[in-house]
Amino acid sequence: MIDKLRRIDETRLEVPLDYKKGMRVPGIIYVDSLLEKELELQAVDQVANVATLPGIVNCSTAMPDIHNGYGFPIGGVAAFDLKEGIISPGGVGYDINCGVRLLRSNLRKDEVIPRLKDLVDVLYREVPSGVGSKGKVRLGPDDEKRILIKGAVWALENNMGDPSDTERTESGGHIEGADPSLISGKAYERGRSQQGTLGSGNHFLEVQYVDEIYDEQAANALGLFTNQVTVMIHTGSRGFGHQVCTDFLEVMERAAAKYGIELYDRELACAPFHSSEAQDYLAAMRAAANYAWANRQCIMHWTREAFMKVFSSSPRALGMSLVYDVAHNIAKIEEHMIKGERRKLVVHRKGATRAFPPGHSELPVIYRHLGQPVLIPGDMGRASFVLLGTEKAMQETFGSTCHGAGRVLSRHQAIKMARGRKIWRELEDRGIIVRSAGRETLAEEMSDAYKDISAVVDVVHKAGLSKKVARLRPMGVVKG
DNA sequence: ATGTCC
Repeated sequence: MIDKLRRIDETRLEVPLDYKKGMRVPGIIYVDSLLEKELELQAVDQVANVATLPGIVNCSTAMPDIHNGYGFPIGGVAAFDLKEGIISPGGVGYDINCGVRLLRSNLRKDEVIPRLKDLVDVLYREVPSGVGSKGKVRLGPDDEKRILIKGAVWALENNMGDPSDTERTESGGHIEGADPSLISGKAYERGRSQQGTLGSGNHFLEVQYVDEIYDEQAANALGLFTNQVTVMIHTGSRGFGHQVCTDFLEVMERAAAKYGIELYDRELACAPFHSSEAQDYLAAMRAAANYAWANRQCIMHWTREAFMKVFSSSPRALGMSLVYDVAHNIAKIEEHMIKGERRKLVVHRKGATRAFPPGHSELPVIYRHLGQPVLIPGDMGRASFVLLGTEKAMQETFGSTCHGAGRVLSRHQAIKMARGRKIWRELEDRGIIVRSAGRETLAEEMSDAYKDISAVVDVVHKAGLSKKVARLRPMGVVKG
């Protein structure tokens, strides 16, 4: 029960070893007393369940945007030893490499407001969205395989961006070790028509403006200034990644039994890191991650084209360069210091953002002195945030921080609460123009359905897991 | 999140 939790300090709650039988390490949930009230019992239970898995290192961690997920909580971070540990699709999630990218511009808010409706219309037309939406990219079988290996670099080779984009993308926009031969026919089929599509649910493309800066020097280094217009793109690997996850959950359920791993919840299906099943999943997951990076790159390209049309100017003159692109649903092999010893671990981040500190060799040279840019999308009515990674995150959370607001209402509850309201109208009254493909998406995604993003970000800032740089406010939203 | 049940 929740009263078995122990408060460590203002921002941390411990799930003690005796919370549940079988826990190998404790759990740590980053919440203050306010967000603690919104903790779901089931999500806390999931933190404890993850702590029972073989080879887990330090503790089972969750961020302040924690909520129920498949097996592992969303907002969870779990790192496993490569010898004794496991790898689990539930620790990554169905939307492999769901992530966020942020584009800057030279435009000011007051220059865009008179053209905002037009801009949102053009963006809605240029970027396919909605459940099962089909892209305008026509792929042959070989193209799709190239995407799985090259990720965003494939898009550059097809004249949709330049090397400064992939330089500013986590993992350079393509992760090594993807194996297209491990992808099912079903996944290929679903992926063929969906490259370059936004999807639905909480995925979005948003025109925003910078309304508050917390760290002038850092904002300047990232190319951000007050009242500047930015664009945030939040999407993932669409039906392709979903199918990869589905395919491998089946493989992993059999593998867990085969290798004698006791599962406290069958949704924790996993396999020992060095098993062929785990290695195959990793190679397939990487292919899906690359699919997602290509997806965000295509969408960003069309975003630049849309701005070019509406403002009759070149993207270069508009200053539309990529600030950064983060993955928040992925497993990566990384080196971390554990009790004074440098160790290679497989870090699962499921609804958690990497937040590497200044000086880390995996950061692009232009940002190495700053720390990794962290992009946190909020709901469509409130705000989004830019932060930077820290040394404290490296020490406490395997270089990780939160990923978003986190739901407080289920989709069903949200639809019920929105009955009789016009969500688009409520947003328009607040100066936010919204266009959506799905009939019920706006209800599911209204502000009331989410935790307060500012409260979530304040916890990770106060805990030192990342530091606030800027707050972005929505102006125009394209929803799936 | 997801051709929201083959």
